[in-house]
Amino acid sequence: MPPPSVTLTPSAEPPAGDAGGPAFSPLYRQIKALITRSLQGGEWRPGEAIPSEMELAVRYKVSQGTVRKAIDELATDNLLVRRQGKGTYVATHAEQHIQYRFLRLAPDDGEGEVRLQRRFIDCRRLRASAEIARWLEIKAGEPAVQVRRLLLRGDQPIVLDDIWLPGTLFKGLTAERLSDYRGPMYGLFESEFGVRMIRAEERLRAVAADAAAARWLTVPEGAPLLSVERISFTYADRPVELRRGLYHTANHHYRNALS
Amino acid sequence: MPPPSVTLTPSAEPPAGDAGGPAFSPLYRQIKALITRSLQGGEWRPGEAIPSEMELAVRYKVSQGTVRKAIDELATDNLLVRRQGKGTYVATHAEQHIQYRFLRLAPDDGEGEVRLQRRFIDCRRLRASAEIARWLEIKAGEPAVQVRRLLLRGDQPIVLDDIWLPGTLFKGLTAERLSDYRGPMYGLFESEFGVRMIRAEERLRAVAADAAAARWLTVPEGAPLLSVERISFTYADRPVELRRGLYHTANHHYRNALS
DNA sequence: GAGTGGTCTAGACCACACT
DNA sequence: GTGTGGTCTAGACCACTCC
Repeated sequence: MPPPSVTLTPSAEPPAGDAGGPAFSPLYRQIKALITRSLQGGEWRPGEAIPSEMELAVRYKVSQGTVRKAIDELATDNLLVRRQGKGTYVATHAEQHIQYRFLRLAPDDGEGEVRLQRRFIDCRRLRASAEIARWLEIKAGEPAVQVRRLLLRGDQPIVLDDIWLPGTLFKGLTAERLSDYRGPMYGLFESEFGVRMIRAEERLRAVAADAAAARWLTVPEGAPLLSVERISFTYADRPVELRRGLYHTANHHYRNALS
Repeated sequence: MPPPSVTLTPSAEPPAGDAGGPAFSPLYRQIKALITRSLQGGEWRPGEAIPSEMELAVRYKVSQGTVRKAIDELATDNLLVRRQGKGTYVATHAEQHIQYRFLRLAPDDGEGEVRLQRRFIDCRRLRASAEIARWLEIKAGEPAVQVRRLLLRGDQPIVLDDIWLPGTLFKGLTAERLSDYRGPMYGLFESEFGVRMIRAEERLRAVAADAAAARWLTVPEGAPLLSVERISFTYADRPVELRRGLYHTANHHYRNALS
């Protein structure tokens, strides 16, 4: 048979004095990279179906099995969603019945479910401090957006979030658009600003409530709160959100699975 | 070709009035279950190699590809470890250069690394309270073992752990054996008691230090501490450990990846 | 060189969704 | 029925480890 058009090549030229990184990348990883590039470039939009495995196999001149393995990994990474009998779809934060994919909060009773109300406190444009800029990998002094909001269960405030975003990516973001949007905030980011959150890293610690946090969360000053710092990434591991949440964990907890 | 000896059958007889669980399980999942059963039964011990894919294919009378997919999932579940050119090995908590596979603590500076000393405070046998028994799925009043220990970085205490184990599984467990063992505690459980920890669930919250915790962790009473409740499971989702850790998070944090 | 896991292919058939 | 993803097979070759 004819050789595939995508030949097995070193994935990247290792710099001289390289410590021994992977020298080759298998075909299916190169296909994966090509599909990822199309996702990043917007060739297929969130919620849409991508071409069938057979079509992609023809397009990339490889076998269906190789495309399959590439898609397998992308599905594992939560970039694609497979639906048997229908097709493979671009994952989306909207339309997803799981309201908050990244929120690990759960009530102490009940199973996993939380129904939370949002209340936006503030949305302002400012210049990134040195620390914010470092996390977002922008320059200090560049424009940024800060959002402050509460999550409530009934009328009990549970989470106070402070969110920082690069101003250049979120130009038209206002408190009104945040309030008006139905669905998770990451769905808004995706559909209105073309920024798709892929993965995130969180750092948790226990802190004492300061005066402002105590007021918003209606707890005594000094009460223990769970601090959750999150940095979210879009394609190519580019950081696009810094978030600091203070969780009131008297009747809720942060759940995590280890394996 | 001859039909495979493991035929495609309903994975389990759905009870009458079943809500529509999966009716079939593919061949590779049945192979996976067979391999898991051998692991559980001790046919291959932690750290040992299992038979090659070809040998297993012959044994189960399926193709190598089907065995391969079963092993793929078991490797993803961290039950097996593949080593190219050598073989497939039973995962183990001992001999693993990652000292604490389940400990998500990291120093605020530096990258991921923590080098912690252990100090065992107490190891006593008692009868399970109703709550402990509920988590361990044993009967209240049945024998249990409680271990209390500190984790220190240098001479700074960071974590105070209280651990409860079913007494029937951990008969000869003493403070001496805990102190003498080199390597992670789960390695001891595995080699000395034949109990392999497969996965765990954690619940995190912020709490105020009580008098005892404050003393052990050398923090003021009422200081915020990160409470980490863990329930660990062995094969067949059987709970075999309940653990409550109090983390002093002034200079450390609990890290978590979301995707 | 022999043995192991890793990749790639090609083709057959099954399960599922839509029409 | 048609088209999609899901499973299974068989065989070839590659990359790595150890002898």
